[in-house]
Amino acid sequence: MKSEETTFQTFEIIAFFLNYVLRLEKMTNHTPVTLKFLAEKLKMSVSTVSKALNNYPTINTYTKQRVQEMARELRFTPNKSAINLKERRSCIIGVILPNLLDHFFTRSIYGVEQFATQNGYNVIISQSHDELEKEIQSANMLLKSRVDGLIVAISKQTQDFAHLDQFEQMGIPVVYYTRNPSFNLSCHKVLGNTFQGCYQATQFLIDRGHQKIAYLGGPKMINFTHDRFNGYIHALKDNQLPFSSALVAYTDFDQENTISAIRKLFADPANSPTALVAFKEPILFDALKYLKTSDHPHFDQIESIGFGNNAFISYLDSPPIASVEENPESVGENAIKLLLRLINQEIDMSNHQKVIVDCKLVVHCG
Amino acid sequence: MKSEETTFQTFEIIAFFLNYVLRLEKMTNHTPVTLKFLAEKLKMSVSTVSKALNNYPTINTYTKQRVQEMARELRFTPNKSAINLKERRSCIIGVILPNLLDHFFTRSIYGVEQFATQNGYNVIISQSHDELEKEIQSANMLLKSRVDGLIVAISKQTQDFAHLDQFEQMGIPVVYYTRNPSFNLSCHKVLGNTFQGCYQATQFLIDRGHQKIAYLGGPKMINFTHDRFNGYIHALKDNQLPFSSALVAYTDFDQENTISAIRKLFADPANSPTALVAFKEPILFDALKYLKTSDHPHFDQIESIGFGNNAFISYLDSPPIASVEENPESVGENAIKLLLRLINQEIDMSNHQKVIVDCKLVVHCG
DNA sequence: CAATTAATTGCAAACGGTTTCGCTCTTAAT
DNA sequence: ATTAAGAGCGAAACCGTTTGCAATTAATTG
Repeated sequence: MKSEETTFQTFEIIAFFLNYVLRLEKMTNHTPVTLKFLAEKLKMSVSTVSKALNNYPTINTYTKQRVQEMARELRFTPNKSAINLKERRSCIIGVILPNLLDHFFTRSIYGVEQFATQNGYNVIISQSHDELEKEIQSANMLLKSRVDGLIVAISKQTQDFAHLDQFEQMGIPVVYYTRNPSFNLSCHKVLGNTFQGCYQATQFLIDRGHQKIAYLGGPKMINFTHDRFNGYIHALKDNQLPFSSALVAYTDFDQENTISAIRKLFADPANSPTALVAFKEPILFDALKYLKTSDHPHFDQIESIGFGNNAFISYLDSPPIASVEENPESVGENAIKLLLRLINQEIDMSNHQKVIVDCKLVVHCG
Repeated sequence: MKSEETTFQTFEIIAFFLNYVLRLEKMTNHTPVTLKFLAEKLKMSVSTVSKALNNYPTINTYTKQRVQEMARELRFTPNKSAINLKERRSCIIGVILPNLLDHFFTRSIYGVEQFATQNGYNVIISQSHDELEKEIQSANMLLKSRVDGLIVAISKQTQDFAHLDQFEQMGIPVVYYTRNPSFNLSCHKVLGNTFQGCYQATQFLIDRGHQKIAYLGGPKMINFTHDRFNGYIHALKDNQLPFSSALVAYTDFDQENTISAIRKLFADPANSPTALVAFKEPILFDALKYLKTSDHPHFDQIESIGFGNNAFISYLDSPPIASVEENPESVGENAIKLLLRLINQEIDMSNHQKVIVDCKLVVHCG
């Protein structure tokens, strides 16, 4: 009886000290917890420990238990760099986009992030601020980081693609989204159906009785500026409405340029538009603000629609009558899904894909 | 004479073929360009190639030239995983924040990104969407990626910090910014001077003759809600204005709650506030919108100030009279700078630092 | 009891770099 | 002529993990 007790006590004391040592080792974390470290503790080989943690069938169940317990105890975390080196990949997806202050891109990131992390990838976002120089820097940085794939919305300055072509030359798939190389330069792309969005917006205004609908376009460098214009044109045509170049003007994201575009559109008081379709909501807001202050005679009768469906609209006193919702989350989601299939070689890189995401008209007024 | 020409031609032909072979090798990129590959091409040892590329003084200038030229030719890019493994680091900074749709955080990223990339670090951003569960997931993901440092703005649900303490236990420095563990829980932090910001806002309204100034606070879970309240209180006190609990209400980011908070503040028509200081602009916008639709008798005389200085303010018809600019870029910049110093062991991790970034009152009305 | 088979475990190479150390070969100094 | 110094290069270890194969032991079979 007594000896049993003693044995038990001894056991407890040993357990206590073992725990103590373990805790000390946790605290003085100068020796990182590696497989080798675990192996020495357990008096096993590194390979056994590795296999036990990865649940190899050839490893004894009891051994697995011991190893896994110790790993948990010492908070073992496998070194990603080592695994990446071995597996010849980085588990990183690079994203280059113009600006996170633009809610379209911020929302698109949501879709990207979700599916990336679900599949064990990390996402590095890099903003070009619509400058080619920064875009090149970002691209080079991501190339050095050896991303497994790239998702990119090009800057409005980008015309040469050498910095992005590098990736494909190294076998790294690239998916362009939203903003992409114009014309028929072949690449993988995911686009909003900006034609359909603009067509619907114009149709909506026509249905409300408008005859003179102006189109305020964005930077001509951005490819889909023209698609939107085409949507506008086709809607007019399908409704037998005349097209007038006086009703079309272009601007960029600069307020000054928007104002002069609006001045042009409303230059002829006898023939001024009663409705407006705008490339992007911030531009539309600048336009409406200017129109209001410039005391346009029928300002309150002008109905407008922009792309974006910004949450801020509900705070405006004279809000656009509707918005074109571009479903950025869905665009991002489609981009990452396509990229993952390219990475996994489910699709050949040279077999260029094109995915179109429809827009939806959201009506604001009651 | 003739022999010289022949030699020259021969040389050209060789050069041409060499180029051809090199291009072929570039195209069929099945063998990745590694140091070993370069070494074999150049008939040198791997170590010489490595040293030549890293400009070691012990390597002959001519050798360096040859190596660097070949490296450029074959587009050699050192494998980051291999370097990271050797250097025992990842060159990745993790950032956990509630939401990129909040311009404060988006702008703060700008400061972080800039200094991180300048110092050779990549940034992985992870959104918690103000949910503890997601924050824990993000933290674990970043821990697995073995980030070299962490910058975090906690979710409004976070009260337990085990998932973040892990990092420091593994020797990875953590800097809390903006939102941080309340009370005197010791950690590295970079904060906006939210007390001063709120004090100035209140003082500004007092200077404009307001006597009954309401304070619309944010979620009580967010630590600096109280700092702002104190700024408000102190401004009142310093101007010998009475404090009334009827003039204080709290909400979160939910519109419904904001409306009921506003109802409470303006419940007594005889004693309703003439000015309003709000925790954050989106909340203020909700409040103003409700006040306007609820036909408050002196709506147009109510002057208000919120935190944020949102760019959209210029589009509002009845904008706040001023904004508290929180300088998010500067907050982000200070956070990454502190983190880098911790990573470089210029500051001991146990020597907890606190950095305060002042706010600035921006007046909107003419 | 020897021989075969099955169950575990360990060895060692590989991933792609960096870096220490030592070796060879000049060249200058003694 | 001998030695010392120094320039230039290469061998090898190392970072942490995975994995094919060999080695060991135990169990089963003829």
